[in-house]
Amino acid sequence: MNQSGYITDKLSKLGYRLTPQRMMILSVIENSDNHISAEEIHTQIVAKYPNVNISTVYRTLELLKRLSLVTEINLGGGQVRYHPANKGHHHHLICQECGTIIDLDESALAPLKDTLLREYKFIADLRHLAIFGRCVNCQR
Amino acid sequence: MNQSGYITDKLSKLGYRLTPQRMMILSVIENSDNHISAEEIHTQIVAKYPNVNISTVYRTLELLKRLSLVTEINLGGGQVRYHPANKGHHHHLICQECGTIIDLDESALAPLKDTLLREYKFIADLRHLAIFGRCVNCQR
DNA sequence: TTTACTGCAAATCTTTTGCATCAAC
DNA sequence: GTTGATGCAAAAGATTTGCAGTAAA
Repeated sequence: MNQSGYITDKLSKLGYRLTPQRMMILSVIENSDNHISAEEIHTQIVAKYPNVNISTVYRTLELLKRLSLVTEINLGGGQVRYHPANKGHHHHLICQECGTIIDLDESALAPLKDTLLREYKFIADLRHLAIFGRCVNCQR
Repeated sequence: MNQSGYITDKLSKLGYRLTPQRMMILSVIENSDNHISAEEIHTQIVAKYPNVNISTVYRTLELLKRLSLVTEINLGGGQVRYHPANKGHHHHLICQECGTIIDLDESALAPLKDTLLREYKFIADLRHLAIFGRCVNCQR
């Protein structure tokens, strides 16, 4: 879970090839604290290995997505972002005015989850909820 | 062309020009039941008036967005979608298994909204929330 | 008359794809 | 040796922008 372990193992066991490019991509994703975009992954890798192509990043992300090893989220801003599926839950408050992203504690959503289960018998998957609105600074 | 919509009035009062293109765009948006994309708006208009350009649609949508007259939502699929901000609130519980969409009463979200305001000073825009999960029938 | 708005074309930006080559297994 | 993975370049799809002409107020 810390190093390029979990996802790498999974890929290997499923018979996918462990190329250097893939391992670098996995390493960047797994060591990233926030959701990260394909471009950001690529930039980090290119700093050390300039000839890794961004299409390889996209292809690897698509593979990981298909295997449910990463989660995809759209936080606005024209880019899709990725996150290891086995890492902790991330909730975000996104300011529609200035783009600030505020991390939201999971406890804030617990009551909602309970309500949905109780009143709608619906098991909500609240792992990557993005709530849009307006932050303190952007309220006139 | 009939121009007695809420958004039209608002634009007019704010001093923006009511061009035929704008009115057609507004008409399509206001008469749409679902969230609609820029391309869909354009397609509908072009059927009658072939020389309306899609960049005009985008520019109008940006204006309406800036004035909080339409809400933007990303439902995946590479396109951003739009919806009149003053139309009824849309909350949905979407089952990831069978695709069932359950309408969610607004009251279920009120406590969350309060919490966000109180603890994060964040004014949440919960008009078009989509919560993914698993419905009654798909729980085993 | 004034200048905000439009159409057009070209530019951007993100993501995907075809294809020949290469390397993990 | 197979064949899946990569690099490259080009394509695709959505959205934005520069500019000159047009029309709403």
